Amino acid sequence: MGGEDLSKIISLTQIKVACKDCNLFQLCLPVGIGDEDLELLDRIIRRKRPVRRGEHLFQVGDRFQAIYAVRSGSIKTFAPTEDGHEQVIGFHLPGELLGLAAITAEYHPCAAKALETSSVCEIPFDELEQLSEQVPSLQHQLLKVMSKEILHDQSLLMLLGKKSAEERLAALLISLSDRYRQRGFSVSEFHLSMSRNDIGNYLGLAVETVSRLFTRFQEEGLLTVQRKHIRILDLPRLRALATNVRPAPSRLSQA
Amino acid sequence: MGGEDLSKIISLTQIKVACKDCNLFQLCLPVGIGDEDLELLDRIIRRKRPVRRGEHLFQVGDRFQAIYAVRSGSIKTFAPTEDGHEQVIGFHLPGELLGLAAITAEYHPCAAKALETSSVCEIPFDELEQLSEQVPSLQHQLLKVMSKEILHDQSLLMLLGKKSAEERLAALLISLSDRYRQRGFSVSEFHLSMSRNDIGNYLGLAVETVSRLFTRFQEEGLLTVQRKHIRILDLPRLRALATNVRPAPSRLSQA
DNA sequence: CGAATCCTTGAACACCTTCAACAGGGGTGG
DNA sequence: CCACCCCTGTTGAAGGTGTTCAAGGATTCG
Repeated sequence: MGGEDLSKIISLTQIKVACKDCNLFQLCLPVGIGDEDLELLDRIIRRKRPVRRGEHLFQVGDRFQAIYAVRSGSIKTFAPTEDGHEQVIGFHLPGELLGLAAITAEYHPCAAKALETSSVCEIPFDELEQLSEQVPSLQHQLLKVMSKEILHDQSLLMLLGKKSAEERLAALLISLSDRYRQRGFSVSEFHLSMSRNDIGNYLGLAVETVSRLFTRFQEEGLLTVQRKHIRILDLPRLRALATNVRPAPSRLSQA
Repeated sequence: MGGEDLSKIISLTQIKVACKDCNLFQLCLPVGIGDEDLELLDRIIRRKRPVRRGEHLFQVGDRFQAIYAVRSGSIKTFAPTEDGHEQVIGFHLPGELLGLAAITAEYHPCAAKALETSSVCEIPFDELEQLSEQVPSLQHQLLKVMSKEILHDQSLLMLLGKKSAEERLAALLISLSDRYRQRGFSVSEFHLSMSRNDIGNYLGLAVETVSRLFTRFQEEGLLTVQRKHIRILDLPRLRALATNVRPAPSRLSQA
């Protein structure tokens, strides 16, 4: 079944995302930063050695010193709950940032863990801040990135607050697909680096429910799934599932 | 039943919060901004006339030009869902900011509506940004405020993803209580300016469930509630309800 | 005072969870 | 190289929590 694309898909984990395809580069790109300023930004970024599956980028309570950009692989962020369990906050794909929530707190309120072998850029925050004083457009873009994070969280709020299990899983798959598209990867075929457990945790569902949904989606011809390999067959219908809210909860709420 | 406090509580909606008690003032306070810089900040802030219950501060799609700080009253922010309903994003009390999510988008992704007669400060964003170029500590504080917003949203995610109806309502009441405490108001007795509908919408619950929970909390001696007037009788137990996660979802998830 | 709206209460139902057992891979060691 | 085991994922059945539907009660405002 379409094994020809497999090499491209599998190699995704090895591909290094160039800075120009990275969200972080949007810190300068749209406002037309000069090469010298770009050079300055590039200079403060540290490129860490790859982290292996299961390794932590930072732990809860670690002192906040830097934000991170994913170059390859994938990272999950999660926070401990009062009873010793965890809540998955997000999955971070190549070109995306992590650690933004810590800026206010001086220490990290959540932990970050590699879902597979990954590489990241570490951007020391105080240096970034100093640099942004010299480069106003950088400061503006920093705010933009934070604002985008707020937007993302709020759309997730809507997901968890209003949507059914079916809609939640569909929404996650669509989100992954869209984000892969932005990075130039396949929209319809990709690797789920996170476990069913992580997915259920993230979506506020039991693992069993996630499993059953994958089975149902497959029966309905929406996708095929083999372990962690996903192939979306009917993207429009999946998207409709993800965006549509339930049949209609009685009457109109006050506008 | 302790009616002596009522005048103080009811007058809450009329009290004007001085700038020094306002979150926005934290944009300068912690880093010790000089009086002249504070003067500059104060100069760009526009104090709008009071908005009445039901009036909008801004609508979805309005061009983003300013962020707002609540001086008195309360504001709800909400976004439309695909089917014409709405999702309440947050309730904003005196001293809190709104409109931060719009920075990335150029237009407002959500609307803001007064829950009661309220007054707000309008802070033109481009002027704020320009000012923050001159005042680095202001820039830092702006990032902090955004980061705090992310933290808040993420704790809400946990609420909607993992907690039972009971825990959600308890968490909202505790959140309100804590925020009132920070502003110097009563922790145990306050006015719910939002409708049950808004509460249910915000917490991802049916109105009926919210109503039943209030009744149950009352039966259990946690609080008394009369229409919109709340009096918390057992704050520690309510807090325990809010922070504790369910009995224990089977086994430990992977740390 | 009447009407509209908001809130409450009750009963049936639906969805998702929980409990339980099994299957399938991937790694390790024989 | 195969056997075994552990972990992850799947499937089934029972149960609970919250929703939906329906109706009645309270409050506010014209």
